[in-house]
Amino acid sequence: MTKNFSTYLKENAGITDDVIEQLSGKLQFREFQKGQFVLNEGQVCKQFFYVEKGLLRLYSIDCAGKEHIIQFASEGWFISDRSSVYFNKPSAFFIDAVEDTRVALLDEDLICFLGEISPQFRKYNEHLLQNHIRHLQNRVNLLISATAESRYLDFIKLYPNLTQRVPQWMIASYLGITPESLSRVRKELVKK
Amino acid sequence: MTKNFSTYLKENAGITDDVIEQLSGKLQFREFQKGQFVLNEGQVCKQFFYVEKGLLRLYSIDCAGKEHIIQFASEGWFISDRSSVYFNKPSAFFIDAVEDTRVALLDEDLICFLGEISPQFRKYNEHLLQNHIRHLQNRVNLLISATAESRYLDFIKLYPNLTQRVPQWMIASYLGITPESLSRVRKELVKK
DNA sequence: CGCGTGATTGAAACCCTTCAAGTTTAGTGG
DNA sequence: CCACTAAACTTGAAGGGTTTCAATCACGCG
Repeated sequence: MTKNFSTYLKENAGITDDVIEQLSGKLQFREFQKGQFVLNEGQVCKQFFYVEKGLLRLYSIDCAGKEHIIQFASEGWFISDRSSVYFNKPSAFFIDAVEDTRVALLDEDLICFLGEISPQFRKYNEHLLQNHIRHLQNRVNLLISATAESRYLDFIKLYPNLTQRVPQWMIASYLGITPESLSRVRKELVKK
Repeated sequence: MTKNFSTYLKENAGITDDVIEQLSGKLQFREFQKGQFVLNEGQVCKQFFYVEKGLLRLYSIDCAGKEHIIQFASEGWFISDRSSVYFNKPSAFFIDAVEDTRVALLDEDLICFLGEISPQFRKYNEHLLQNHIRHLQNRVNLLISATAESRYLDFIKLYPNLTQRVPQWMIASYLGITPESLSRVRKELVKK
């Protein structure tokens, strides 16, 4: 349930020990309690957050006051509002803690620095970007082509662990339906 | 209605003349007639396509045989299945020509080459990636939070020129609704 | 002119939402 | 350990928005 950032970089991005060494002094960590805000709408997002332990969510709130979840991030995942960071614009989204969470903070300076001293990191960063696009494009495709039921089946297949940890109404919010609808979708599924 | 690739690179990406010079020999062009396929499902996509003239679309076909449009690209836009290119995997999508179209072809070798000889190009490529993510994330947000009507209003605001050139049933497909529904949405809008 | 494609309209069916009520669950304090 | 409370989940009924299917209309092109 805990994934240390340094070992994550070693195992997944092939980052060498001497780079980890140089990183260790510059890396900052923070803890967020359940419900605490990590990013507020209107704020310019300055960092990426690597989740070592816990669970964060990125979401918007519409004019009727309803939340719509764009992304979850549990252990071993990054979360941020990329557009806000890259274009230095106020974010239209919120990030808060679904559980008590510990994150590693990565600001642009640090990412640039790592990119300069480590080609592996540069490559891995590119990999994360491409993966992000693949994921978003697939999600758009499902939202315009698939029923609520098949989107839900896709979700529990992709994120079996999240299905256990995230309250059902948040999954509904991620799928773009109401909690009541998801409850009925699930009821239909157990029938089969 | 025509945007030459070289002048585009100069004006938008700040690419210098000597880079354009080196590029000119390696650049390839192709023309597609209206309805002709640029990429077929199951095929590994090897290139990016810069549209100099005309209009392309990226779309999926579901199990019921219905098309769902992920992206349009008219003059001055790039289109491709990034995931297929980057991960070297068969594409789940189609690309075809909505109008007679002329494109510049960019394969990975060429992009690498340009990145090596031009920091401006590298920067611009990064810019395109980040923009792609911003756009997709915004689209996901609209699909899970907004009504068909407001998604349509967003579309005609973002792409006023496409609204004229693209048949209405394709806009419906992009919005994730049926042509009949879009017709009724538009009927309601003129009332107001 | 006749044909095919795209757009519109109507009626019925369907899915999803809304609102309201009731049930279950988890957490807290006595 | 039980009682209480709040939050989450379920269920029902009514309503709204979308889809489906079919028919009609409008337009451009051979």
